[in-house]
Amino acid sequence: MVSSAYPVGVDLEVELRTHGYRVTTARRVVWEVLSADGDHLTAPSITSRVHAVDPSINGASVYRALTLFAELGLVRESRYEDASTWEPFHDDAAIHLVCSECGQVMHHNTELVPRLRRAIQVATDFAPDEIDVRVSGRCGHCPAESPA
Amino acid sequence: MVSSAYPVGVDLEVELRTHGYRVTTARRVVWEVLSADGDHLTAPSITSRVHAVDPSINGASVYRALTLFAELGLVRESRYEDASTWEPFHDDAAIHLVCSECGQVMHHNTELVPRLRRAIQVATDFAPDEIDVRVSGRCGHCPAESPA
DNA sequence: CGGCCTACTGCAACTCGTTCGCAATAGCGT
DNA sequence: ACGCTATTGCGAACGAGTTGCAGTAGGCCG
Repeated sequence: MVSSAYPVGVDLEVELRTHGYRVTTARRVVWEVLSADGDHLTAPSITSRVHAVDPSINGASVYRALTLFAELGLVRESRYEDASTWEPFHDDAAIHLVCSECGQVMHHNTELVPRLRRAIQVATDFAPDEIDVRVSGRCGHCPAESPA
Repeated sequence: MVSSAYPVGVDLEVELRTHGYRVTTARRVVWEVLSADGDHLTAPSITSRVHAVDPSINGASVYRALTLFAELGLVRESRYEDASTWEPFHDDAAIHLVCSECGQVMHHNTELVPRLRRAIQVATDFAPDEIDVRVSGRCGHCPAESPA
């Protein structure tokens, strides 16, 4: 549940080529980092991991790669507390459980999300597109905080 | 539903005094703006509205006021697409409907949120605190977009 | 296999929201 | 009214993200 569930089947090279983009070192390394280190990394942290692999890759290229991947629907950007993070694209029945202790972000699938969508359609004149559910709290691995 | 449902009963002066804070012009004007212009304003737009009332109030003070109000639980900050917005504190059974056309943010109350909370408690070892539901889509006032 | 075209990259300068340190100012208790 | 100090205004600093440009390197075609 905590694991980085990157779409295993997604072949970056194919994805790029079929859309007429070139397969470059920068793009490959950024993708490697995303695949290896998984979910909800901030752009700066992705950049530093990329630098660990190949210091010659510029920060700007990391941003450009992320933006491109997002356009291709390979990743999704989401803004949390004070940082913007990147995660593999997943269908939005998965909700986000964000641990306030360790910062870990988990996914959880629930049938209530599609139901929520239907409820909105019925009860309002709003036409829902994406649904993003974020739950803050404490995950199972973090001990109960000593009360303030 | 779109209206700025500011907690009518909240008296800023009382709130500040009972917590040992001073009642200052800057804080009062920021609060005025929030009360008058309602929901989901960005800090910069709050700042410019504040300036319209009293140009001598510095931007930094607006940020400091907002931060303080947040600590007092009077407002809540939430990060959307690319901006951070401020809204009156409301209980989290209210979900956010964000129109991708006009940017309008509406609230909608649904019984599914508390149910979602219970579902999480039952199905996972995660202890939920706040639940924030954001739905992107098109509101009733915006015509259907011409298809791409 | 080699050369050309141009999509990409690295760089560095820039924007813009937000924060911070400090001296001056203004709440407010007495 | 007086004085203590919380709060402000100011300006500088910061950090994420973006952009223009000249050089580089994918990859197609001969």
